Amino acid sequence: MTTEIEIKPTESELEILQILWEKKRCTVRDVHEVLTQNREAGYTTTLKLMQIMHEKGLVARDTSSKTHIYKALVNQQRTQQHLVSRMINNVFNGSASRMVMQALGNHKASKEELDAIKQYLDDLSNK
Amino acid sequence: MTTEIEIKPTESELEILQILWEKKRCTVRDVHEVLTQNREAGYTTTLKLMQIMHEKGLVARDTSSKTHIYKALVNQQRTQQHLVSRMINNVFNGSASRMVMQALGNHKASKEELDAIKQYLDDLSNK
DNA sequence: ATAAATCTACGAATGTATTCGTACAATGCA
DNA sequence: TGCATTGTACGAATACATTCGTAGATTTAT
Repeated sequence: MTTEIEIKPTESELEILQILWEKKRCTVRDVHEVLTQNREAGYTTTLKLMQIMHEKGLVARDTSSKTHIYKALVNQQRTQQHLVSRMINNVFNGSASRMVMQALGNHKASKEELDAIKQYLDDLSNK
Repeated sequence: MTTEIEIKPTESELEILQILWEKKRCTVRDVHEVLTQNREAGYTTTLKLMQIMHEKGLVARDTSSKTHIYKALVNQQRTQQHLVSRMINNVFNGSASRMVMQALGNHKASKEELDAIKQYLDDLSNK
């Protein structure tokens, strides 16, 4: 039996995690700059969020120089996995396929994406 | 341009919505009974939640008799759609196909489900 | 008719997310 | 050197979700 870990980043934390997953090592300012491309936010707000994420163990930070360097501690795949599973249960009564169809019906994937998914499905079937 | 509506039920509200989507017309007790099959909750807690949902316009209620009758006001499809889209953006950087693969890789769909999805994909391609 | 059960309304406590102001230290530059 | 800039720490305000106790009305059963 594996140890149960609660992976439950808030929405703001997820925004930041996505940036950290992308860019590996970031200062608060790095993150803040990306964040404010989309929406308004004060610098100390971003700072505070990242400090809280550190308390929670979502990120690690290197404090050896004045400007701290952050990186994600939680695994991208595992986190995504966890969140998708929760949504399947919470919103789709446990039916993965229903969610998949809902996602594809709406979100207009490109032909390449659709082909990739088909390929993936074939691989799954032949295992 | 369509009117922008914020669909953002909380987790508890989603639990209740799922019950209402399933059973159409419910009393608080009906909902409460289903709810407490899984977890602990006081009756007035469920009541309060449903009252708040009413304030928010998530549900309608018939108060003509002492025991009120509730039904969902928000559409199941639309709500699911909205939540899936948000997750794709929040967690998968906007890539629907990534989420789909994550969902299928984990949540072990049955052969029937996989076939249904393939069929669905073919239909999408041929449109 | 009276007591028990069932229901709604309401307020309050608790927990957590989010936002930002202020203080103060370190750094960079004129 | 002295001032502006950039950074962290911290506390506090606000908002919202969640939980439940209590009061009072209505219904049901004895």
